[in-house]
Amino acid sequence: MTDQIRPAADDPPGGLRRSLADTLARAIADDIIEGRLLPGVRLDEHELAARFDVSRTPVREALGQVCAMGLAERRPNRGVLVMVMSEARLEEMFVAMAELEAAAARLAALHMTGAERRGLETLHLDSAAAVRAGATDDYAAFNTRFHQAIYAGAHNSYLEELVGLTRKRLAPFRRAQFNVLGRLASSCEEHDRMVQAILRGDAEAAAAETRAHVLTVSAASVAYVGTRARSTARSDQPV
Amino acid sequence: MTDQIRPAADDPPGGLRRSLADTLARAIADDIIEGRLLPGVRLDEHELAARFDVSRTPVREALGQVCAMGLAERRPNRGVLVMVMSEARLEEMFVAMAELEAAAARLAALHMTGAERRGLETLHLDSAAAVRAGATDDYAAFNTRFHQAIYAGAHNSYLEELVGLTRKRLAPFRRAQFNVLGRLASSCEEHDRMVQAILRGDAEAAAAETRAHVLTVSAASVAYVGTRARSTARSDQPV
DNA sequence: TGTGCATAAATTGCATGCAATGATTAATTT
DNA sequence: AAATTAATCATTGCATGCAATTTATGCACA
Repeated sequence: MTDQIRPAADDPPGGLRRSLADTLARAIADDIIEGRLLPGVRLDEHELAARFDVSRTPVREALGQVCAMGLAERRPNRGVLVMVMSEARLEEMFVAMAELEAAAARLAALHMTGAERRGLETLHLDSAAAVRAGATDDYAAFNTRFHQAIYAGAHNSYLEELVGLTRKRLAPFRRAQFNVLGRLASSCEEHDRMVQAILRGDAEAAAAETRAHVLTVSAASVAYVGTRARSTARSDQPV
Repeated sequence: MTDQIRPAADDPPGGLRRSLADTLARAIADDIIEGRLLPGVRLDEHELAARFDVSRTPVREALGQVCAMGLAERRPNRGVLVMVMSEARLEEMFVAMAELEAAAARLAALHMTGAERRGLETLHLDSAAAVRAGATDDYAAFNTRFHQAIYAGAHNSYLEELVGLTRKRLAPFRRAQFNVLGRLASSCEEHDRMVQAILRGDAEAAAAETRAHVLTVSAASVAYVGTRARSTARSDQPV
């Protein structure tokens, strides 16, 4: 079972040669983010090396990168495990996430260009229309674009990186945000208040509305993880 | 010139065996943070391996960690260079830093315990007394403890990590903050307004005062770097 | 039957070596 | 003389192998 990982086919076009270790790191990170590797699972060097048909050296380097991303951790002599987080830690990260997004909204309210403001407004209006039309499947994509528009409007790539990093780290624990019926409409209303505040340049209101919105979304995710934590707890035992 | 790096002497007591690569990473990171390795300098694998009398493998791993910390970067086939940042990038990071510290102050105003509030107050009073007494040398330490007290009061270790990470990344570019005469007294007054806001539980005021304070400090640092950038600019040329 | 020790198996971490890619320099041609 | 090409050199990246620490298992003894 050797998953083709060698970037020989699709490598030349990009111009930048992706290191084998980098490719591995991305693959493993995606597996964790997408939920194919559950928290607590051991990432065995030999197994991964055999699975991708490479030596242990690039695998080690890739695991180092994944750990640096905060998606896994090296236990002294127990190998590297997909990051397991306590409920308290999750709570902290969600609060920090809310503060980061609030800061982005604050800066966006202050620094967005006219074009960016118009873009954000139309994007929000479109998503609201989609919600009213019942196109719930599209809302996840709209939601992502909405928040990214705010990051871009903040004109602060470093803050954007911090938010992105935190989102990645939280991704394994935030599936099924919009499953709860009614959350979708509420989310749209919260977006509306955010947009209004940003458009009128009210930085503090934008921050407050955004913080409240993200914390609300987070609350649902934490509860969801709480119910699932027990079922995946077994993964720690045998693996 | 082989700097003793092998953690044989001071390793056993801690109980946790520090990996050779980890030790190297810390040493290199400290050299960058403390300014012994200037931005733009190349970190040669062979040279470091010879310097610390180890093979290239742990050096590579250490360099990977340093890059993951954002203190250096791997250029495709030009090796790893100590991070060089544009003035625009620095500006962004300082703004983000101000937002992070403001968020910490916000949370501190909301969640600090009585003991923590008293501790912050006495710490600030002591530093103010030191300033009035002319003990300017002690102020840097007081300043560090002051900000750390706020981080602790926020009760959010993840946010604290983000702030710490950002501080480390900015460290190579923020020497000599208190050289400007008069900044010391101003800083103390700004701290005073922060403390007052936190103590009375005014989250928004605490955030605003902290943001203003950090931005003021940052402005001085950016200006300083601006003057120094030209002298080190030569390192960018041959790259 | 339970505990303690010893041995064996496995896993991690470091060293060495080789191959391939990119950069630099020199040489040749126009 | 300048530009282009070729060749050498340096550096990175991956593979293999070994040593050391750790953990698990089995056996002996109390």
